[in-house]
Parts: sequence; C-alpha cells; structure tokens
Amino acid sequence: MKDLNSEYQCAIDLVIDVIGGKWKVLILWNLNEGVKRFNELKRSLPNITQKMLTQQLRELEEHGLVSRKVYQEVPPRVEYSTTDMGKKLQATLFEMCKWGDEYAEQKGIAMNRCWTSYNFMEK
Amino acid sequence: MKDLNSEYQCAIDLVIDVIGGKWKVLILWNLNEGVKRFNELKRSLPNITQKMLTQQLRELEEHGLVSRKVYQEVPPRVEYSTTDMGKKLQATLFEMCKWGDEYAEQKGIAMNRCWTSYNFMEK
DNA sequence: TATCCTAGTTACCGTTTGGGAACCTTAGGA
DNA sequence: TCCTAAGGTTCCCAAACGGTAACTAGGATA
Repeated sequence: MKDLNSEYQCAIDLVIDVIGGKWKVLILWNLNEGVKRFNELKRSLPNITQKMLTQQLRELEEHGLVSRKVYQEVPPRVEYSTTDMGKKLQATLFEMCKWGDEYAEQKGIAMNRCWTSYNFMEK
Repeated sequence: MKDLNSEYQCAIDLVIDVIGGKWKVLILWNLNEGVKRFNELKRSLPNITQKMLTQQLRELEEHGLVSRKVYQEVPPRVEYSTTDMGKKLQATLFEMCKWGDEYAEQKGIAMNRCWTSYNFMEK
C-alpha cells in the first residue's frame, strides 16, 4: 500500500501516487455518478476482479478520496461514495476525459462512449 | 510497449494507458516549459534513470505526444518537445497539479513547490 | 437440509515495471 | 594514446502489480 510519506518533488508526483494504477481513476469516475454498492461498482467496471476492487477501494478510502458505509445487514450492504476531496478531482477527470476523446478521434481509436459522468458533466 | 489496440470502455481508460506509469506525466509537465535536451530533462527529473527516460520518451513519441529532433553532431544533440496533442494535455496536468497542491495542504504533506510550468500557467 | 446472497479474504502465481551497472559510438582535445 | 561528452542500449534482477480460484460469514429462501 502506498504510504505518501516520501518527499514529493511536485504535486504531480503526489497525484500519481494517489490515483495511479490501472483502476483508481476509473473507480472515482464511476463514483462521481453517486453512491454505489460494491457489486454495482463491479458491474460498471468490466474485467475488474473482486480482489482488485476491494483493494483499490481500501486505498482510496485510506487516502481520503472515498468513504465506505457498512450497513449491519445480511447479506451485507456496503455503500461507497466520494468524499469532498474526491469530488474535487472531478475537474481533473473531466479534463482527462475530454483530452482522451480528442486523442482517440485523432488516432482513430474505437471506443464505447463514456459510460459515466461525462455526459452529465457536459450538461 | 503499450499498443492502444484494445477496445477501450472509456476515454479515461485510454488516457491511463497513454500517460500512465511513474514518469510520463512528469516528463510532459517538464516539457511544457519548452524544448529540452536529453540530459537537461534528466536533471529536471530527480532519480530517473537513463534507461527509464529513454524508454518513456520513446513511448511518448510513438503515441504522438512528444517529438524528437536529432542533430547530426558529435557529441550527439537530441531535443525533445511536446507535439500539439501533447500541449493539449496541459489543461489536464494543470488541473492535476492544482488538486495535488490542495490535497497536500489538507494532508499536511511536505513538498517542494512545483519546479515547472505551474507558476507560469497560474500567470 | 441445501443453496443463495453480498461483500469480502487468502494463497498462490505470472507478468510488468522499474532500477543498476556496464558497454557503445565518434569527434575533438590534452 | 587516452579521455570526455551526449545520448543512448543491453543484460540482469527485484519488487510491485494484477489475476485466478477457493474459501468465509450468516440470515433468507426452497
């Protein structure tokens, strides 16, 4: 698990540590739609494994970007949502997505249109 | 080397492939200052190894974000700069950096102020 | 009694990523 | 004759990352 204790040269450095990897920004992007349960999130992220989803959610929680609410029920119910700090990443993710779309178009890369926040953010 | 041939679910997915990893955004962020030679870049990126810098630059070049100009001289001179597509990433990197600064402040994480484009972009 | 449900955990294992160190090239200078 | 400079390449190794499959809890349902 990333520790964030090291000295960063630059904020960009830090951002890479916090949201780097294959899944984190995808998870956050999904959560920007609103509160989601574990399996709901899992369905939204094609190919993610249970293990990876749990692991990444734990790290996001530990770094204060996602919050986790457990209901004492059986079968279990756990809801995930973004924290304020997590929500503030929206602007970044939005810019990423815009650039990605433009890049894909220029390169002729096929893509299913974004399945999430993009449209509503475009507004 | 990343191939970008797979089917992406979303632009975010694609962006992660293109600028993911430990060094790429750092390199791009540095190049936003302007044209730089290999060793100049190397000095700007504390701890990067020659191998990683070359490798990452090659991938950025292949993906059309960076262009490489070789002068036929001895000792060699090679200049790197961002392409138009690379320059368009500035907005994204800027958002990243802003968020990173805010996050660092909230978490009390020590950091040397950004050594690059940040200030001039803030303008 | 057996099975299903959700949200996990655990052990194991292969791939990828990143790093260190040595080597290469070729002209000019000491 | 040897060294230096700049921009690499190559080989080898370790750690991180990510995936598979099996197992868990405990109440509800058939």
